[in-house]
Amino acid sequence: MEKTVERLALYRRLLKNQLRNGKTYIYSHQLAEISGYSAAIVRRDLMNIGYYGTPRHGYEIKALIECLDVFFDKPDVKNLILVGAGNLGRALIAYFTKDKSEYNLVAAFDSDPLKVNLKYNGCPCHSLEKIADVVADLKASVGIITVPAENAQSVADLMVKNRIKGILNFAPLSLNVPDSVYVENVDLALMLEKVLYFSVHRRQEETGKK
Amino acid sequence: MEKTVERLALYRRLLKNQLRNGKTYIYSHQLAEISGYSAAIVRRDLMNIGYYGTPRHGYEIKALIECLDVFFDKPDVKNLILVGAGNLGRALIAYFTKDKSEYNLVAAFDSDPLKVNLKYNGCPCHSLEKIADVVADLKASVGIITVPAENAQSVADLMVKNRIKGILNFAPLSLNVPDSVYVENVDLALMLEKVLYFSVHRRQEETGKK
DNA sequence: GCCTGTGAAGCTATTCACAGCT
DNA sequence: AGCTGTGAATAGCTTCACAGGC
Repeated sequence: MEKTVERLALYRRLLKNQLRNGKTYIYSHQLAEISGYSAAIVRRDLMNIGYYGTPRHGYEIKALIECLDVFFDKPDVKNLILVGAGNLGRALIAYFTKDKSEYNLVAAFDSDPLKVNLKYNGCPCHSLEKIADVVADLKASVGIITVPAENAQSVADLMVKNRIKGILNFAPLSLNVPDSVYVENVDLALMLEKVLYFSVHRRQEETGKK
Repeated sequence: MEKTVERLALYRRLLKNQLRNGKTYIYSHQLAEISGYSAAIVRRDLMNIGYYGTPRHGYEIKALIECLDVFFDKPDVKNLILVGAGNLGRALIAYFTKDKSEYNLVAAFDSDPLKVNLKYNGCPCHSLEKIADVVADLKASVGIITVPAENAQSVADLMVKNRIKGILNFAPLSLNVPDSVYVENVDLALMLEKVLYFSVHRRQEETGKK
């Protein structure tokens, strides 16, 4: 189901674009085309969330988006915090607050006193000591970690202690958290290594011992 | 094999740390512990690249690193370029050039004339028109795309035309490139959506209709 | 004819579990 | 006793291929 969730989020974004462009119906093979996946998997994904199209017109875009919104708990608002206002952290603040972003990045934190009390793209930066108060006040439930590896585990511990339920972690190490907290790691160096590797060793070449 | 490659890159990094800390041998369950994977998968991954340990001491760290270096074509140097020196692009330049980075980010490109001819962390920023010359001169083979979605496909086309063989794409769309070019997508908004989702719907809860 | 929904098949990835070594 | 290497089992994901509907 994990992969399915990733794709559904993508479908939703693409469908909103289509709607904006005036389309009202879409076939699985069209959604496949723009998403880069196969038509079969598109159909199965939609089947999994219980949305049904018709052979005549395919899927009704508006209704499907609503269905996806429900799947992603649309009426709920989940507030986000970010810890580590370095280069990457500030870039992410910009990314997640830009124009009509639907994300609620409500606060950033950094240990550097020079950054504290500044605002980045309208997002206030606090001292790390304030995390308990701010998280409780703003009812944040998801955190983004962009601190150096050395500090990441202690930041994660702080987040867990303050009832953060999901973490997007950019620090290059594996965090230790209770099972009830979901962690998604984004290890930029590893992704680059992977590209470097596959830029030479194309996927499943027929030559070679296996 | 794809997942295996990702883990191997991680093992290599972790093993280098261990070596720096004076360790010389490591057991599969120890590498599992620090990497966050299972001992069984660590053993199978190492088996896949043909490195063999001994029941007595486990794996010899130094020799294993060398083996991994060969696997990742160590003697070769692959030069990188980055297109799109916005917030995220500049953060990545900083990330991939910092301290003793083993990556060779040799040039950045941007269409904004104000950025052209600047240097970011020592990395020169060129006008996009120069891409053919610079890529040929510096023999870059992998590119990072951090431009807005609207421009990403044309940047990818340019890269392909200039014999780039691997792309790390941060633009939120699926790029159209020939099969011979490897693309890894990093869609930050989707990763965040995933965390938002799983922060509420924990993975395989026993409740629910299925 | 061209679409959807879906059982069944096919692949890939992971874990189990244990023989064999030291 | 405690480790590795690995066949076999399991789980998870994707594609095939086709019945059924308009």
